[in-house]
Amino acid sequence: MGVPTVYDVAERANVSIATVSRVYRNPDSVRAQTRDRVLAVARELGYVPSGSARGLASRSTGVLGLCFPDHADPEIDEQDGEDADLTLYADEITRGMERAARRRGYALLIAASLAGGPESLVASVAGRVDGFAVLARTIATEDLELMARRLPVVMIAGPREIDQLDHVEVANTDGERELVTHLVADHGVRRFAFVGGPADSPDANARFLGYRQALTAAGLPAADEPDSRGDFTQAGGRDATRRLLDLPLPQALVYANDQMAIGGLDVLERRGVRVPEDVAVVGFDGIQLGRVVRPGLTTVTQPMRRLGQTAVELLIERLTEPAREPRSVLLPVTQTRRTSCGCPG
Amino acid sequence: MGVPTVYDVAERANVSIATVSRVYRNPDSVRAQTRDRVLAVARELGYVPSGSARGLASRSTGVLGLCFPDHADPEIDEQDGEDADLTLYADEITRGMERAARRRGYALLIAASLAGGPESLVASVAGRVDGFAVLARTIATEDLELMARRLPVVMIAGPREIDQLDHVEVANTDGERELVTHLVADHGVRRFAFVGGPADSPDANARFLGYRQALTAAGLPAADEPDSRGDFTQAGGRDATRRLLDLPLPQALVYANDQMAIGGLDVLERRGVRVPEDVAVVGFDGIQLGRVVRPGLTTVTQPMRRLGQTAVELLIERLTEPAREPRSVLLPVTQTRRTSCGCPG
DNA sequence: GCCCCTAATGTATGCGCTTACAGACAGCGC
DNA sequence: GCGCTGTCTGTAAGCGCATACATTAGGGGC
Repeated sequence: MGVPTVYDVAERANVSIATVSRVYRNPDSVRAQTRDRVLAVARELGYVPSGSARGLASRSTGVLGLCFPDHADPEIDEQDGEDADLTLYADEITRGMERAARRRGYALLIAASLAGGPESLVASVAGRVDGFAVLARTIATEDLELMARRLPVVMIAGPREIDQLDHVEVANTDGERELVTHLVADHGVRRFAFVGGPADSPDANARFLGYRQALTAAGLPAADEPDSRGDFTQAGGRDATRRLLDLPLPQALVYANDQMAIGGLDVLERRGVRVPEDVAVVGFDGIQLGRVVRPGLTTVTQPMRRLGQTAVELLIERLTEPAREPRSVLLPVTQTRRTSCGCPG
Repeated sequence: MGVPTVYDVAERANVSIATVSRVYRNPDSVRAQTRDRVLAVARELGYVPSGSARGLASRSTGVLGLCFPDHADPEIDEQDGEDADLTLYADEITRGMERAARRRGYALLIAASLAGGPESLVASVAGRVDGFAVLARTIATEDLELMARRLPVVMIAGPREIDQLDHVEVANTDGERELVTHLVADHGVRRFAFVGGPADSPDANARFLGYRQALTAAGLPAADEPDSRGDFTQAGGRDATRRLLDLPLPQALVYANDQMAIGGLDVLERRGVRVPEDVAVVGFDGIQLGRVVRPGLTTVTQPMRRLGQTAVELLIERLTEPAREPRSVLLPVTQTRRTSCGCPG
């Protein structure tokens, strides 16, 4: 005999398969004595209900999904090591979702996609879950719209490309504006440079927008484009910083994320530029490294786990009430002031 | 009409459901013209094959599972922040598994368990996947044995509790022995203190064993118990270090993991104890922080992602060849020498 | 022009479960 | 003693797909 099924358990316990099913689905509807007998047999046989059969019969899987981009080619047995910031970010969102999902009785299916082949990704996830969350720019918008007709989909981060979709993001623009305003108001900074992210990163662009708003509000000139760009990695931050050092030194370097800022700190130290005496440095994200690095990195801390948690809440809301109006949630960020901006320790 | 099924697509494309099924399962067996017609209709309807139905009919889900302990209570909306080392560790394993699984065409289902309720965990995962990996001490051994009769199970880290199970671990003992031998041979250290992990952590104990082996081999006295213990967190490392500072300072502090070592560095700096001049410090794990912290942390780098990757390989091997002898894989670790042990930058 | 073989598609069954509905049985009021 | 109620259990009908087997169409050899 292969894997035991309800039939095996039922036969052995002298009940019908319906009773076995009820023992798992609705224990109170079965007499205690019967229930115990069934459970004893199940245990003896090593019976576990088949998720597929359950899903098919009940039309719900009890699983939520998460799709995010993963630029690392899984063909390469890369050694553990330095990664783009996105990795950490995705891990935190995953953790937030997992915990929230578990609390609601759901499991979490994760699927990263290569830049190239999103086609199969959608299918492989969408067919297996009751709803899923997608990190911005993982799946083509039109595919998302298609899927959203079929099951709940929530978009995490990025702009709300599709109005009909539920959506969570953090207050990138507000956070950056407030941070830059702090530099202007409290440290008297007037000459800035901004190190942006990839041109197509909505997060990076939203932060740059906040930067410009702060400058404009302070009556300072604000460039239309970042003064330099990086790819969100420390290496990218180093390169971007070297390029900037060929120009006159501004009073503050504003990086679109922490990893690049940390790469920048490294270059500045090597070049003998003192932070924050010669130039203030700020990042964005609030990663752990920023706390440990010297000088401590002033940044905007975004609630990554809460992003995942909120995504689960939105999914479950929609599962409960499919016709509900799509919601877009904006999560607040917090300012984390350390020494790199000129604040005391 | 609700969610579209094969029947809807078949009718609309004027084919039988078998043909629709074949378009997805085995595209080459369908004439190109027919296939395109089916795919066009599927796209138009937003059809995605039901994972449950597929799983039921084909008796396999295309999903692998990962269970790990998560001591954080998901009821608490904790803010993102400092966490036990285990969090990072589990994230890395998850990522390694995800990539390896994706490459093989599998998705990854993750399920963390509370310390308390593992009963439902097993069922909720085991019923939904083709095989799964478990971090040591997540699930009671007897439950594991039960599950292993039903589907492939591989145990990650920890001792190999059950001989019949496939198993992956890193060379904790060897790595620690080599690290400590380096301190003895190359830095002339003779007086040590060891900061252990939780008494029931197999990893921490294996490392302590390596430490003792190195001392014994060098003809030095080796205590039966760690000189202090922590809970693998930075805070735990700080506390353990403060306790040790009440005693005569040894020449080297060996921490059971990096997080505690980093906490220790912090305390030592505050107390004015110079590293490595007054005392050498070494950790274990090879986390990113150790590279950034000052002085750079000498440690043993363990291949966390490869742990997950190997788990997938073992699962798939067993899926392919169910009768294969159980295997236990020991992954090598590498020495990472930075300044905290006395080595040059 | 007939037969056979292959490629393409259709038919029909079952995967293991959930659940609406039906049946059995005990306890109750009258 | 009758019917009525409520509790517990059984019967049976799918859920959406994969796949063995049957069927059909077309092509080549003779």
